[in-house]
Amino acid sequence: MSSTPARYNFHETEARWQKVWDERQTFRAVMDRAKPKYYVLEMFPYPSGRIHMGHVRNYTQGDVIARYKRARGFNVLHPMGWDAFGLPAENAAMEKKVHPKKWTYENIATMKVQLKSMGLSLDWSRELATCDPSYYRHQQKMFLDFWNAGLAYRKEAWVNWDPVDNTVLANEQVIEGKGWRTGAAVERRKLTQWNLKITHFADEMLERLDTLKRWPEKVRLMQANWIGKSRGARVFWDLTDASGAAPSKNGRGKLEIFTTRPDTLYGASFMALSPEHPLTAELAADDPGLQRFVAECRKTGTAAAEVETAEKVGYKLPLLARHPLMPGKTVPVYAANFVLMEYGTGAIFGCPGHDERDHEFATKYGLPILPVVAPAGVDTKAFSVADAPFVEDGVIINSDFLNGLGVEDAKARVIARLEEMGVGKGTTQYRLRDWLVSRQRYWGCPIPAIHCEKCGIVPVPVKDLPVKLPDDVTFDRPGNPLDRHPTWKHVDCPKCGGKAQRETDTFDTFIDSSWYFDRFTSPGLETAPFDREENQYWMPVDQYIGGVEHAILHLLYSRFWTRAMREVQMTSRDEPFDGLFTQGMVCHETYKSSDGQWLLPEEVIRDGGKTLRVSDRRPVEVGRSEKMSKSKKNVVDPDQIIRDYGADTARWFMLSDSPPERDLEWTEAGVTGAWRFQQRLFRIASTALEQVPPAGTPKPASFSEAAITLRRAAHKTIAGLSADIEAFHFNKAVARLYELANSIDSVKAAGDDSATWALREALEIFVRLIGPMTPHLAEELWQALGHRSLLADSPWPLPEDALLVDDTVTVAVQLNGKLRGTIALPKDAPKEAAEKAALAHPDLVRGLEGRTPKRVIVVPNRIVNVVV
RNA sequence: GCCCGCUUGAUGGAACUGGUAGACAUAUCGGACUUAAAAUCCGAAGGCCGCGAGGCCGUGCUGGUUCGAGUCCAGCAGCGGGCACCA
Repeated sequence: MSSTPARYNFHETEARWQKVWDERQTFRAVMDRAKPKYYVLEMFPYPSGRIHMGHVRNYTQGDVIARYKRARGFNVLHPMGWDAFGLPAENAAMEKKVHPKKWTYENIATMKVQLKSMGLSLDWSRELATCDPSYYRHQQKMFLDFWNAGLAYRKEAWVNWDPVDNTVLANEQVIEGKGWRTGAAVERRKLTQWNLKITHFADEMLERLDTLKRWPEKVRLMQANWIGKSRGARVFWDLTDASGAAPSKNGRGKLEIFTTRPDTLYGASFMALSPEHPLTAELAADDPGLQRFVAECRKTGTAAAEVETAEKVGYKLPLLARHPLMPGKTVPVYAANFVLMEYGTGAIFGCPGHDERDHEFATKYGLPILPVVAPAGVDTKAFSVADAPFVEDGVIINSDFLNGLGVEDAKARVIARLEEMGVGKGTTQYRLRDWLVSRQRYWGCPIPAIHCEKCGIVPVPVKDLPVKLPDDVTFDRPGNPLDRHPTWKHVDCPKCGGKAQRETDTFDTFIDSSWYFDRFTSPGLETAPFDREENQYWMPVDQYIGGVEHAILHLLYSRFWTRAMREVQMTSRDEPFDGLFTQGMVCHETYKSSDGQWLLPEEVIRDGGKTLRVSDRRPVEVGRSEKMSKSKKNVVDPDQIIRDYGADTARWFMLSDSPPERDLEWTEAGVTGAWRFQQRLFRIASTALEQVPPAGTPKPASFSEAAITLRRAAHKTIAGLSADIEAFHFNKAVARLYELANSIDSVKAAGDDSATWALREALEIFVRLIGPMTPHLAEELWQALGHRSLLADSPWPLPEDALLVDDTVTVAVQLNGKLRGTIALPKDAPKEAAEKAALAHPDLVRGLEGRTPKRVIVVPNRIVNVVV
């Protein structure tokens, strides 16, 4: 009768094994000092509603590593949680009239079911949500500790303000100068806000980047640029008012500037203050023209396009600055729109000869342009910088004691002189700014502080933690519901007992994600964020995996938080993540109907060479492949894929073809290809199982040629695949498995006992090797092979060294570097033998046309190159 | 503007420290099975020339180093990413 093997029923199989792993708590992690630990972590998701393909890719990669390391004998920690605070929950509250808490927890429930359907080897007993008071109470406590240690402070600063939502926005929430949610032009506002002193660790965080050997070079570079270290000098200039009178009242006497080019001080022709500089503000008090100028500057957005096109404008102040190195010389002082208050001292000296911006400004206001650096070898008298500034290295001119020096030498000399004279000093300046963490938002962790009219700002006593978010809030109006809550913010001052008010701002949600990996080491612990011993055992994270979009924000903040914890003696660790891998995005073609509507992939059908809309059969415009996004509708739902093809297929496809750090193009053809392979594997295994000897059959004394060939293939695959997984070359690992499957499928073992034994061996190896990638199918076949233990609990196979090398090798024969043919030689054949065999190759002889070889190069086991 | 990365068949991509370019997969084409289709199995395939044996060309472009270059060096182009009035 029909011997057609049964089809692999992934629905039933996947559910069954997930249940077994769950019931046996296979992936539960327990501290065990006898075993080496391995902490695998993927960036935890924001519970937006449903998982997307980016999650599937991320968690599949992490799961391969986790399952592989487990099989290699490591005690693996692989936890999952929820980055549960954030704006979308409040938006949902406003739009759908659902409470943020309800919305968030419902999303978590949905997404947890989805993640479970992927068959991930997660320890769910450690699950956490950052919006849970049992989590954020520790965060509040740590904040108080940091505050005590001087790492948290309140500061008045210029911030981005969304006038419609009435909240501060982070820089990354300002797109093209507009609030990302409201589209309203962002204003600059001066507000007193909470900051964390990340700049305290700027230098250390920069230096330690070099030691993060298992981080992508790209990410380290981005962080280095973000921290932005520059060497330079601070220079103090005496100010006089226009009458030339002596330095005046109110600290107007001195102006401190920062420059990276102190070597060009002799080329100074003006000074420029930020419109937000305190001195500007002071002078504006009785100068309506200056007030108008400052207000005008504030209106200009910070978006790149605006900044580029914005003209440089200045407002001349009634001040002169005395050159610190040139007695008697004074230069005019301006307020100028291109000077940033946040960098350096908020004031600069202008050297139009050697700076693009200064040049533009000086040209506009008719200020002198004096060259002080000339290109080497140019006639200095004829050298001019009228049209464009000269910004490269050269020789110093017109600069007294600096003349003739190179730029770097001149910098050192002038700094030494400034320091001698007490009018300046060499300094290091960082681009990095302190982390502004206040948000005028409800769905976040409350900042544990109290404002008292008498005592000022007072920390919430530790015994009163956590400061819980109230549930009874309304979202009928924009703004922060905490601020207008009838009772929540009214409290007694913990110091004087008088009437006081709670801080109604909440923390930036990036704080929540700055230490969750530490919390995973001690879930549920009430008395502290984590148990020291457990934490010391499990941390640091050995392998962290996530999107490159967090290269700066989350990864920088986490490095800071770890150092802040070290500062308050909670740990002795410097770095949280030993290894980092940044995976690429999942992309899909985009589709647009003839009337300009974006279409979902399932609304589109291919018919011959044409792409048509399913509903009306009208042609569809196919756009380039982009990151899957709801707005362009080029999304595929993981649930649907898992339902139609199974989790193993989805996982397999995610790992195939594209290197994991690169973008992956999601295609229907790719998925069906992956699906067909699962079916084929099941068929190959089922057929092979009919002819293999039972488990435990003794190894034959000798092997046939076919058996040896198969054994070699299997054992080489073990070695190669292990290396591929360690190196995150999953696409290559997949290719190797295809090759082994082809070898198994094509072997003729019938009637050859050594070959059937080798077939069982190869099959066992194969099933063990696909375990990390397609765990359900692997577990199913493992049982079919007659095992009673779980594959998930079985060790990784070890290759037999003797089978990793061939005894004959194919050596290429070249004539003048061009391939003429190949010869088969015993491995490690002597050079003379190789040369002799090559020279006898008919194609080479014909190519020689009777010429005598000038030289013969023999690369053992690889190539013989004959040169004439 | 500054910094970084990438560029290999129709397509995704392989190629260890310079040593047989195109593994593996997808799509395509041909064949088998089938009444037919799907599924499956077998086979072909970088380009050009040739009936054929075979030859020539070929890893974005132009040069260089080398017995030998996808790989190293110099210059250029295209694509992508990060930062950006940071003094």
